[in-house]
Amino acid sequence: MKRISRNGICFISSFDISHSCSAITTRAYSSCHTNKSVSTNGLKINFDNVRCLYDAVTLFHQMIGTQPLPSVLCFCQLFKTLLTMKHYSAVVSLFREMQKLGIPINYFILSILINSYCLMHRADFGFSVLPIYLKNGIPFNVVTFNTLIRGFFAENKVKDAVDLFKKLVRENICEPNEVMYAIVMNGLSKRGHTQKSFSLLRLMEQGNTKPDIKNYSIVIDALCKDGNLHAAINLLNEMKQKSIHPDIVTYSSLIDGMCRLGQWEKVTSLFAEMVNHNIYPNVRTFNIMIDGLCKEGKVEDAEEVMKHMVGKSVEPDRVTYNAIMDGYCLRGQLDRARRIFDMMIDKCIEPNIICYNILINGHCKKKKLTEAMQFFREISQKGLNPNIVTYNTILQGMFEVGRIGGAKKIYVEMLSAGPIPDLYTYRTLLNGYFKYGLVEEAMSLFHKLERTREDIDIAFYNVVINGLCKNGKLDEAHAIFEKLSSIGLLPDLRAYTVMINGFCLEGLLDEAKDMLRKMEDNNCFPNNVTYNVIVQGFLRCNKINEMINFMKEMAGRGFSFDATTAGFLVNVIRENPSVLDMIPELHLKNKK
DNA sequence: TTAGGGTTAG
Repeated sequence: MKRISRNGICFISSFDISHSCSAITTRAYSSCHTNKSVSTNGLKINFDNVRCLYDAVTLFHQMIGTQPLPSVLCFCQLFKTLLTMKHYSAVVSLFREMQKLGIPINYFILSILINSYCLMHRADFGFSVLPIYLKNGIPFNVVTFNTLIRGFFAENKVKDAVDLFKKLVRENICEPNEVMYAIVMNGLSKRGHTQKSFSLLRLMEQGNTKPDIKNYSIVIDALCKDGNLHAAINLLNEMKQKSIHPDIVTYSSLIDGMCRLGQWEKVTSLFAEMVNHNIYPNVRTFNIMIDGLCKEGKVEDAEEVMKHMVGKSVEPDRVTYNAIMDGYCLRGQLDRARRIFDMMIDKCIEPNIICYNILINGHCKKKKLTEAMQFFREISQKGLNPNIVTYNTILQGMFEVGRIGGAKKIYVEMLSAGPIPDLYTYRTLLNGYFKYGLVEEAMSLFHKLERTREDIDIAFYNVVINGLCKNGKLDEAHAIFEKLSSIGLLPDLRAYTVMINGFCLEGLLDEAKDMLRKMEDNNCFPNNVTYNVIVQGFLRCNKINEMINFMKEMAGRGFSFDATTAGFLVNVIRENPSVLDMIPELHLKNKK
């Protein structure tokens, strides 16, 4: 959070952006824009011929060498071309050259400059473009701020994004349009703040800028992702009443929500409704269904859907094949997955990094590290780069089979040449170190990260607390647990469960029970895992009566023993068969 | 001309 403040908020508050935003008047465009080609002072420019960075830079130099200079619109077209080609740093350097030479610029070029910085994940640099507007007397445009807000979200600087939005509204710097609302709502929704996004929609309904189909669809999608299908359908009906008709995207979000809940009948009826309104599913709609089926293990059904879409002249794409491959991997059918892989290549669809990650993960889960590593090496041979997910998957796989040395080697390789480690990486490393008793290594990494990273979340601390508990360092674990609230993190269900398990492992059952009550007092309610952890604690200490009492409490809350607890119970019964008589329900089952 | 919604991997 500290870093966010440095780059964003302080900057926002220290810089006066009250230079108000004005509407851009439409003007006649020169041939430079409309035909993508222009002839100026003997220099014939055709932007369609600009195919690579070299072409663009060469053209730029030709342009600045022409007297008089080509119009600013030609420079706009060139910058747009660079942006489309994703040459963001080139946009920055050519802009600097223009500034040095005193070539006139306009709002469009500045927008592209800001967007380039944002797409390079440097929204702070994008922000520092604002004074250039002032210096050149160019009024701010709503697009300027929309781009910046989106940039902050892209870097997960939610507070900066929202603060900027609020400042614009509060100080009347810029009247937010539907797009601005959509950017803020989407940014919030994608980061778990569905309710805030929903509130903004309600705010729009009461204000001047009425929500459009995109604003509604964003909230509907967020509700569906949260599993709140009921609220999503209510909102769908609301928008229909306002004559805002759902489109393919709205329907696809709803279908996704239904698939996630396994409500296949509803999927079928919504599908029919869509087609009834002459809205036909596209490849993304089919992919959503295919993915939903695969995640439920219904890969054969997914393949049927794929055949169906082909019959409807909708061609499966890379996402389709990847989803089906993952479906087979999840079921451990690696051969099938590799078939699908070959089929994809036969169809001239080049595998991407996600495809390799799916295969690597599938093989790692089956402990087939040799094959996983073959795919890993194939990535670079295919001219692709392993990403953070690739490395994390391999790391996890290495630790899973106990190849600590291999895991460390991969980590070093990643640090020297690969992507920047994320919290997943560190969680995997710490889990691995703790699993193999390398407590000192784990703690030294933990302390280093605590000092250097500002994005450490509760899940990260849970790994450390769990690791310490499992390695007999209950006091250290408990100290960290107690420290959580002082660093602004609330213990979640997992944190409590991990701590309860720590107490149980040491036979401190009273402390475990106290913690259980404490979590409920804090409105964090135990789940099946929490109860099973406690029952295992009782069984470990042969506290059968207490275990039976707890069992009743569990049953009352609709929870039951998991496989691990059942295993424990069988062992206890083996050693002391009389226990069986104390558990009538179980006795009946075991009579078989 | 620049900014907004739905699909695949840890």
